[in-house]
Amino acid sequence: MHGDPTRFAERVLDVVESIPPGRVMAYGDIAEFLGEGGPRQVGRVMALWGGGVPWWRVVRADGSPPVCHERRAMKHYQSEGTPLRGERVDMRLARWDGGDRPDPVT
DNA sequence: CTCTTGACGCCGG
DNA sequence: TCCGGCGCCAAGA
Repeated sequence: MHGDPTRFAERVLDVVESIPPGRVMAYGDIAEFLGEGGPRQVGRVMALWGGGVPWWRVVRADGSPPVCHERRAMKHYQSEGTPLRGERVDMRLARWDGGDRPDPVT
């Protein structure tokens, strides 16, 4: 398939798997959390190897799901109870910081 | 080596 | 809120 995941890709996929159900992270959030790469690089990793992880929990900064996968993503959101605002995720409530806390609410 | 592309992000208008 | 433009950075042609 597309070659093997690089070390950076492995980290990205690992973070995605750590996102709890009902929560999401933006592409840029993941890059910032890892301290390397950028949103485009995270996007490329998801495009190539995102099929093996909860890819629907990775959205754009404005909460819109991955292009061309909106329908499938919405189904998961409804199933997980992810806070929605119309056709996108309500980042104010669903944004995950990447930590292990069950609830980042202060 | 240069040019284009992309599961992005931010800033105006 | 929607839309267009520009910046960013790695990979492929």
